[in-house]
This record gives sequence, structure tokens and C-alpha cells, in this order.
Amino acid sequence: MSVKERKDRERAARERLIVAAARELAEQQGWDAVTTRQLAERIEYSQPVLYSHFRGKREIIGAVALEGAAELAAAVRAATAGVDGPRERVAALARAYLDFAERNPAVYDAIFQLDGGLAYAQEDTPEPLKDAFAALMETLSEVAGNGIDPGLFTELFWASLHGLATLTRTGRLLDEYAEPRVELLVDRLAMV
Amino acid sequence: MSVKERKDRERAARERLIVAAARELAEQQGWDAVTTRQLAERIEYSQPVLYSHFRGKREIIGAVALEGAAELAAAVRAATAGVDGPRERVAALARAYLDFAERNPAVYDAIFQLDGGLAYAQEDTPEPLKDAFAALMETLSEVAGNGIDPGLFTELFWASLHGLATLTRTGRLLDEYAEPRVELLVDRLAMV
DNA sequence: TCGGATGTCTAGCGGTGCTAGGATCGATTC
DNA sequence: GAATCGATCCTAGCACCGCTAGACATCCGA
Repeated sequence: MSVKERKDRERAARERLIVAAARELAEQQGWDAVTTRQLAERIEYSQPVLYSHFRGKREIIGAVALEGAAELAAAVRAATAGVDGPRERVAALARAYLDFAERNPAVYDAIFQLDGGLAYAQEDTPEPLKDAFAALMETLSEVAGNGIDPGLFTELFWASLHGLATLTRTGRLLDEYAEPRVELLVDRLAMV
Repeated sequence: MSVKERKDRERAARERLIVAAARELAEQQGWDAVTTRQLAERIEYSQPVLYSHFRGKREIIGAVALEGAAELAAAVRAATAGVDGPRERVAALARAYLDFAERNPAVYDAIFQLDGGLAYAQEDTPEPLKDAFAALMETLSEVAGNGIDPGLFTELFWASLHGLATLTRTGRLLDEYAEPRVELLVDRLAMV
């Protein structure tokens, strides 16, 4: 059985290699440049190999999305962990979220813009996605306010962050307002 | 010169036909289905004709976006026109905006998600885009609050609406929270 | 050592956005 | 009214895309 185990290990390693290559290529040249041919060349295999790991390009995007969601959750938790006071925690969360989106635009797109064939807001939603939402809710439910469902509040706050992230990155908002926008968002939405 | 004028008229009519066909096809089957071949068949011309009107597919998307932005501005103004009280006006604006996004998903994407080769938040931003932002600001600047730049406030409110619109449509938010989300957004952001 | 399964590659399908070059049509001129 | 000439449009094709069938090699277990 040791042979099979070794092969499984090698397969898993190659799968990680594919996801890493897709992510790197997407961040470097955008998702349009992530073609099966480019990807195959980067991992030094032929294109059909990709299809022995994933059903198609969509699933590769989905894999990058799951990896990214886990990182986003970790980033949010790390940013809010040592912060005193609910208001400051929320502000730290907002900055960490927007910072992640800015530093990893392609990954952010994979999670929230592109079709990775993943289910959202359902029972069969993959764990990393649920956990990323949970990471937001941990800090945000403190400031939802009286009688407001924490899930509802988190959805709204998240949507605002998402709007800021996407509109900022596509150049649809003024750069100089970036920081005041976050301040205003936190001041108005969070009940401290 | 009458001949030239007639030809110009015919050209303009055909250009409108192309934009209308692109929009209709996008709403019916999504932007992926809007290929130059499909488009050419719908307008009953060959593909190269498209390129005598637009530099490429991107510019066709841009044309749909401009048309849509004008409609969005009109929809927002119409929805807020006869409403009494700033709070109710803002709520009407929010609902009108989200309603437009839901009813015209492909057009909304053309304006705010896809690359139509348009400039945003700059001097050379096309008039319809500036005007759509102006339409939002007309109602929103009333409730920006003391000492808050109306432009800044409008950007934030708009970003929140945009986040709600996009996340809702891609199934990333719970449907049953749709109305309370709007209520909460207006209650928290608008200073009445 | 050999048979067979497993894995990988080459080649190719139908599609995409876009363009070069020739044919055709129609307005203008004699 | 006929000829010319320019504008207009189409056919055909480029390089690329995601994806797959089938040949081939390679390595494992008997």
C-alpha cells in the first residue's frame, strides 16, 4: 500500500502546485491570463493533466477561492485579536478586510466575483466560506445594536465592505477618501 | 448633402440596433452569450460591421453601460421625486437602486462590474456616469450629517448599495433579510 | 519477465475576438 | 443613360480559448 500512498502524496502535491500557479498567474496578469495552456506550461505538464484534478477551469478558480477565504478569515481574526474596545476592533476588521482585497485582488475576485462553482449562504456551503463569514460575525455581532440580528448586521456590514473593496479597486471611488470612508462606515454602522 | 445625412441616420440607427441587441442578449442569456457572431446574426449583418461602429466588444459593453447609467439616474430621480421627508426619500432611493440592479442585472454588470473601457471618478468620465452619481448625491447629501462631505457620504452609501446589489444577485446573502437590510442601512447611515 | 493497469501526451474539436482583402453596390460625373 | 470610382460589406482566416478522444509509454504486481 505504500506505493499508493506515495502516489496519493504526489498527486496532492501537484494539485497544490496547480492552485498555486493559478493564483500566482492571476495576481500577476489577471484571471484572463489564466488559461489552461499557460497553467499547464507553468506546472510543466500538458493541459489534460489539469482535468484529472479538476472538472474544469471553474473548479480551479473555486480552489483558489477556498484557499483565499481561509486566509481572509485568518487575516480578520489576527487583526482583531489583540485590539481593545469594540469600536476599535470593528475598525481593525474593516481595514484588514479592505487591505486583503487590495493586496490580493485576484484571490478576492475568485472568492466574491468570479464563478468558482461554489454554493453560498446554504447548508452545503464549503467550510472555509462559512468560516470567513463567521470570522466577520465574531467581531461584528458585538456592535449590531439592540434587537438587531447579528447575522443580518454582519451581512450589511460585509456588503458595505465588499462594495468599498470592489469599487475602489476598479477605480470608481476617489482615492483620497479611502480612510475617511472607513471611519464613517464604522462610526455610523457600529453601535458602540 | 442629403445623401450623406441619410447615410449618417442609417448608421446611427444601426448602432442603436447593435447596442439594443447586445443588451437584450445579455439580459436573456448573460454576457458570456454576447459573442460577436451572435450579435452579428441578430442585427443581420456580418461581424466586421460591428467593428465599423465600435473598436471591439469592450466598447459595445461600454455603450450599454452608458445607456444603463442614464436609466439608473432617471429611475433614482423618479423614485425620490414625490416623496416627503429625507428619511423616506433615502429609503426610496435605496429601493429604486436595488430594484434597478435586480431587474437589469446584465446592464448593472455593464456599468459597475465589467470592463467597458470607461473612465470613472475623473474629469473625462462620461456624462451619464457623472450624472448617475449626481442623482444619488442629490438625495443623499441631505442626510450626510454635520461636517461630512456629501461626496464622501454618497460614495459610502453607494458602495453599500453596490455591495448589497452584487452579493444579493450572486446568491451570497440570505433572501429573507433583503428588506431588513435596506431598513437597517438607511437607519444607520442616514442622519435624519 | 511479462501482462495489464495507470498515467500522460499529442492532436484536434468547436468555439472566441478580431482583421485582411476582394467583391459588390450605389452615388457621381460625363 | 452609361461609366467610373469610392464607400460598404462579406468571405475567409488568424491565433487563441476550454476541453477531450485516443495513442502511447511507464511502472506495478504477479
